[in-house]
Formats: sequence, C-alpha cells, structure tokens
Amino acid sequence: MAIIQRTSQGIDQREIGRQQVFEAIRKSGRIARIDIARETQVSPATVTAITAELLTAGLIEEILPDSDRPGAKRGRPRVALKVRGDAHLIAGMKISDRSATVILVDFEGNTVGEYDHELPGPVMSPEEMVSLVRRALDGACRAAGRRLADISGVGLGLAGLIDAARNFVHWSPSLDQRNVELGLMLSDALPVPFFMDNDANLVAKAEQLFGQARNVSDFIVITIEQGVGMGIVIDDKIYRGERGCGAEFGHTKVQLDGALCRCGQRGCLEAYVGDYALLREANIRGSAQPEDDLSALHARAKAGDAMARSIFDRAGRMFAMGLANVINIFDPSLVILSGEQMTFDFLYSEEVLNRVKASVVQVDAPLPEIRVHKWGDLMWAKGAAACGMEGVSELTIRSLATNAA
Amino acid sequence: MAIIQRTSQGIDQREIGRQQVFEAIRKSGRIARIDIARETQVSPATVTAITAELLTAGLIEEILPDSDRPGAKRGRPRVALKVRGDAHLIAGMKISDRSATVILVDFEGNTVGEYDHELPGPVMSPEEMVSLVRRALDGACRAAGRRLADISGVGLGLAGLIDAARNFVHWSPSLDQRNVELGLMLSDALPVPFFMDNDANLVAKAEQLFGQARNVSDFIVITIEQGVGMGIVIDDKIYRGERGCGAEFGHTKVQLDGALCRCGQRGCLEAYVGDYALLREANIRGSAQPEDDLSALHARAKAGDAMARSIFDRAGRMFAMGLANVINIFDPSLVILSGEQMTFDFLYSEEVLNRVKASVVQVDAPLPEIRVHKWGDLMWAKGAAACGMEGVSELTIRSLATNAA
DNA sequence: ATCATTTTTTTCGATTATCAAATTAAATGA
DNA sequence: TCATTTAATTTGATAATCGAAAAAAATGAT
Repeated sequence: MAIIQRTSQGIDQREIGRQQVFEAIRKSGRIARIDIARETQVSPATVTAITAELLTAGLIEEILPDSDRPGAKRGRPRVALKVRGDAHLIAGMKISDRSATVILVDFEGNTVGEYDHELPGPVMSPEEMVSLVRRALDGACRAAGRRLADISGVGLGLAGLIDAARNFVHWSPSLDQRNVELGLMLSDALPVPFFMDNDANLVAKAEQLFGQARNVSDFIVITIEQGVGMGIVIDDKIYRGERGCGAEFGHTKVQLDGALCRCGQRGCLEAYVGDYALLREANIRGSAQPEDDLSALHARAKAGDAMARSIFDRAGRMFAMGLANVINIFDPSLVILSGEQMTFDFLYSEEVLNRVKASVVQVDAPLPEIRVHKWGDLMWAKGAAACGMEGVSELTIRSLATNAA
Repeated sequence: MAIIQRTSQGIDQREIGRQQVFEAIRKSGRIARIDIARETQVSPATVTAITAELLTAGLIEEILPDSDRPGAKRGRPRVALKVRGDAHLIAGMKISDRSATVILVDFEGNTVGEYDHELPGPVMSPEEMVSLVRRALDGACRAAGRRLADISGVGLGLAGLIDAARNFVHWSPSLDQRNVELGLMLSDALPVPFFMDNDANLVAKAEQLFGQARNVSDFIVITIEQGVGMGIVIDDKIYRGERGCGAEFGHTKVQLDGALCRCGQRGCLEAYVGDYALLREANIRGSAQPEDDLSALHARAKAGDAMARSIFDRAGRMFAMGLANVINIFDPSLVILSGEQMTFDFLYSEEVLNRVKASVVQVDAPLPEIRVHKWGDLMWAKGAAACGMEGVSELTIRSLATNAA
C-alpha cells in the first residue's frame, strides 16, 4: 500500500492540491492567497488550509504586506507568500567533455555557489564518473561553505540518451559503456537523491522554472552545443517518448542520403550544423592551412569571405528546414532557441527565422513565437539545478502528505 | 460557478473516477468489478458505488456470469459489465471531395447503419455544407429506420486545419471560405451536439477506441488519402498543438527547395508522395498519352516498368525519411500506418520500413513497432463515429454528475 | 475619533468521496 | 450439508472540499 496515485484516489487526496498551490507560488514569485485561489480554481478556504500546511513545513513564508500595490485602495491588505529559499539547498551539475560544472542554488533558485571541476579526459568509466560526481560536489560544497549533507537533491545533466524516469543512461559520449544504471550507482555512493536528464531537457526545465517559458505550458527548446538538442514540453511536462529518448532533433534527416553524421547515418541535421560539420566543409577546399577553429571561420564569414559565408549559409538553411518541420508537427505556442555561446548566432539570424516562417503551414492565426535566449556560461548547470529543484519539490510535498497522516 | 474542473476540486470530485471506470469498461469490452478495481487502482467499494451509478443511468449493463472462465475454480462468480449499446446512437460523418459518408453506431460501437451521400462538387459554401450535413444525416436515419432525434451526437471529419476544441475550421479543401465557425452554424441548424476534427485525428481516435491502439497511450497514426495525414496521441489524448493545427506531417519538408506542393511551398512530403505528385512525375516524360490514373501507374510499376518504378521508389524513400524524422522526435511505442486503399501499399513495403528503421536513432531498446492497418472503405466515417462517441461519453458522464447533485 | 466600507483571510458546518474492514452472496468441492 | 473460496456490497471512519459566515485589517467619510 501507500502506492503513489496519479489521480484523486488514495489516502491523500490533497497531494494534487498541494502541488498545484505550491507551483502557483513558485511560478509567480510572490502571490497572495486570494490570487492563488483565483489562479488554481481552489476555494480560498482550501488555499488557507494548504498554505498553512506548507508554512508549518517551512516550504514557504509570508512577506510583509505590499506597501504600495498600485490600484489597491481599501480593505485588508493581502499578504504575499513566497518559496522559502532556506528550505532546501540544491545542486545542479552538468558534465561536458571538458569539465563538470556545479551550481548550488537555494529553494528559490538563487545561486549560492559555483564550482568548476576540470576533467582528465572527455570519456570515462561509470565508476570514474561516480567518483567525479562526488569530488565535484565536495568541491562545490567546500567553495560555498556548505556540507554535502546540506544538499537535498542533485540534478545531473549528461549529453546522450538518458531515461530520466529510471535514471538510466542508454548512451552518453561521456561514458565508455552503454546501458549504465548510473542512478543506482550514484545513490549507492552518495546519500542524496539524484535527478538525471538529457541536457536539452534540462534547459527546457530551466526555461520553464526560471526562464522565458514561465507561464507557457507547451513549448519547445532548441539548444546548440556540440550537437543540436531539443526539449519538448507538453502540458507542463517534459515529453520523453516511450523509451525516454525522443526529441532527437539533431538526428532528424534534412537530406536524403546526405552528409555523413558522426552517428553513422546520413543526412542528419547535425551533420550540417554541428561544429565538426562546419569545419569539415571548411577544410575540404584544399586551402593553405587546415581550419580547426570555428570562431575564426565565423569571423571570416562576417568579414565577407564568400566560401566561409556559404558554409554558414547552408547550415542556416538546413536548420531552418528542420525547425520548420518541428513546428509543423507540434504547432507549439513558443519556440526558444537557447544558446550559451554567441558563436552560433548564425542559426538565429533574421534570415533563418524568416525562412522558418516561410516553411510553416499557414493559418490565419499568429505564428508560434520564436524567441532567442542567450544564457551565460552556466546555462547547462542552471538547467540541472532546475531539474533537481523540481525533483526535490515533488519529493518534499509528497513526503509532507505521508507524514501528516 | 459550476465551472468544469480538470483536477480533483469542485462539487463533483467523482467525475474523474467515473470517467476512469467507464473507460476501463469500454476498453476491455467486458470486465468484472474486481478487475476494474485492480486496473484503475480504485477500491472495490468505490467501484461498486460508481458502477451502480452508471447502471442506473443506463450507460452500462451486467452480463450473465462467465459460464466457463478458464482457471476459475470456486467462489462467487464474477459478473461482467459492458457498455450498453442502446444507451446512445451516434453518427460519424466524413466529408470527402466526392461524398459524405455516414455511419450510425450504437454506444458499444456496433454499426447500425451506413449511408453515402453524393456531392454535387468538391467545394461548397459553409451554408451548403450545413444543409449537406442535415440531408446526409436525414438520409442515414431514414435508411436505418431511426429519427434524427435519436442521435445523441455527431462526429464530423473534414480534411484541412480544424480546431477541434472550438469546432472551428481554419481551412478545409471542402469549403470555399477560410475561418468558418462551422460548429456554431451546425449547432444552430441541428439540435445535436457536434464533435469535429481533422480527418487524421479521427482515425487516431478510431485506432484508440476500436483498432490497434486499444491499450497504448502514446502512439502515432499516419494516414494516406489525397494527402498525408498524421494523428498524435500522447497520454491517451490527441495532441493538437497551440492553434489546433499541429501534426502537419504532409507538409514537413523532406528536400530543401524541393518539389512544388499544392500548398505553395517547396519540398513538402506531400509533393513527393501525394497522388497528384506521382501523376505529375508520370506525365513529365513526354509519353504517348497523359496518365491520370494512379492504379494504372501502380500496375505498370509492379509489372516492371522502370520509369514507373522509379517514381514509386522515390516516393517511398521520401516517405521513409519523413516517418523516421517523426519517430526520432516522438519516440512513440507504436506507429500505425492506416490506409483505406491498397493502392498505397508502396509506402508500406518491407523496403520502406527497413529504410525507416535504418534512419532512426539507435538505442539498445526495441524499436517502435510499426503496424500497417488496412481498413475498409468506412475507415474515415468510423473515425468520425469514434470521435462522436468520445464526445458523447464525456458529456453524458459529466451531466450525470450535475444531475446527481 | 468613530464608524461604515472594502477586501483578504480564517473559521465553521455541511457535504461527499474514498477506503479498510466486515459482511453478505454465490459458487465449488469434500 | 458444510467448509472453502472468490466477488460484491455494506458499514463506519476519515479526510478533503466548499459555501457562508465571521473575523481581521486596512481606508475614507463624517
């Protein structure tokens, strides 16, 4: 018994309401009870009851009455509620090919500390990764003056095909093995709950919790790094597909029998817009010295070099085609192009966006909004933190229910 | 007040449970209460309460105890429940370019009558369509010895871009205007609730209720008719996108600046596999007589004509590419290729399916199942009926709640 | 100052859905 | 005939929700 129900049955019928109210508070930052009631369609009486629970549990706190709320004339002043930052400390970690970046955030999402851990090499064994995670967390805690025991949850982001529900790694470029039960290994080694996901999904989570998608329940995030990633959010939930490895935007085909991709297939989008693809093109012309720096190539294109320009041009056209396909299939309300580096802005150019618009099925309704979001270099780690935050919230609120009984 | 809630709040907290129990009964055909309890995680006590309600409402009925259930030894025999066919009469209507096909089904899904209404022309005004719907329904009722008043709901399928939530037609090849409030017009003219949808979504509904996806909650249906359609089911719900016009598989681009599509854009999948696209190719070679019969072309290909063969071959390759893209994005557990006519089996060939498999991102997990489902000529109308059935079920169960109070 | 007014929040009482446990029902087999 | 087994129902307790009423906390008018 005590099985977790998805619907309204079970001992604890309040779990849904609790999650809803808490989400409303987190989403809006600070909000009065009366507005929670309006937003969630829960009666004020119940909102009072639920917020009282959350208050005693220490998950939220009251703030002083808004001194000068515009338009407020008379009446009892509303008391705003917010998430209590001190309630939990959460770590987000992104493992790339060069380093493990860690960010510590409080339960409100405020950054408490950052830490970067250099890697000996881009690929490692599962055991090495476990020890790496431990050392990186230790380092982050030390740098921020916290202890590992203070951390309530860790969000972990990896490139590759991750089954987030099972914390299982189908494949990752960082690991020298396929099909690794990394979640189990980490839980055995460290006394903290882990929440893993594909790196593109992390960014989607970050956009949802902290970013540009805070009030959107269906949207798509495209990320550019080594490869091209996509995160799909439908009905406020990340869509993952049956085997937990959907959204492989980078490996959708944009050309029949096209360019060779590092995945072994032909015509993948990544084989046209990935950095290795661009460099491959640049080097094919028996030019003087081999090119291995993307930003130099980019600079040359900006300076007017026709050859360099044509390389980026084709990449942009292919990208536009792939993106239009995704829009034609999903008809999302919002598409966010999330990027860490400016190097890739050739994919975000006006021309590319216009091309996308021209390739989308036309209806007499506004086109989906396409927003470009340029994050700092902590984008991925922040996404991992967002993922951890969500996991911890859910766990905490669920345990709240159990303990109350 | 009396707003319909999606969650567990509100006057009627039982609505979710009721829907769940009813769905379980409909899905399995016939099922005992104890198994409903097991399947839905609702306690036997509550199942008894809910089924009692449904019984008195006349939505379900008991059947004689299973006489010889294998493995049943002793104990009180289970009493199976099933949906009561007589509870409702439902019409499904599909309007194509040639005719309006109507099918009448009972609440169990058994066909009660069929009717075909020839159209004067493929395109009509909204007013003409309303009168067409009325006449087709009248005809169907007369043919089946029923009255219009007996019908509890009508599912209506149209090609084009339909906003099912609002019963609104963004665009349809059958209408001479865009942006038609067809749902309102129909409701004004006829005293029956209407449930409209895109024709591909109808087929998805049909696969879910009656077909090959009865126990799958995430799947994709691809349909071939004039154009190529797609229905996406996520979490048991049809996914429609923000503006209600997602899943435009036929207009995903498979070739940069490729063949001209009738939508005005270039490189759409439809411009390679649609019938007009195939005929266009066949006619380009200054051959003796212009080709205008697809089945003849198909026959020639089967007979070994190299030119004809190459036409179908390219179509198959493009189709495989588009389908692989969809799979790479959705990672569904099941893909159903639903077709009404055998003419299109070149898209379902072993070779095409192998090509799809070779273009899907590889994981050490079973590939999504791809099933080919060849329906009879009533496929579309049955889909419309399925759509109507779902609508009526929801309405009825909801009103049950309201009336009970 | 005092009091009416306004708005937010809480309290109270009633309703109702759910479940576990006990009970009843309906069969089989000894 | 009666113990046994399994299904379905009844019963009683628990808890979640809501509407209405009350309380709280401010402003504005007199």
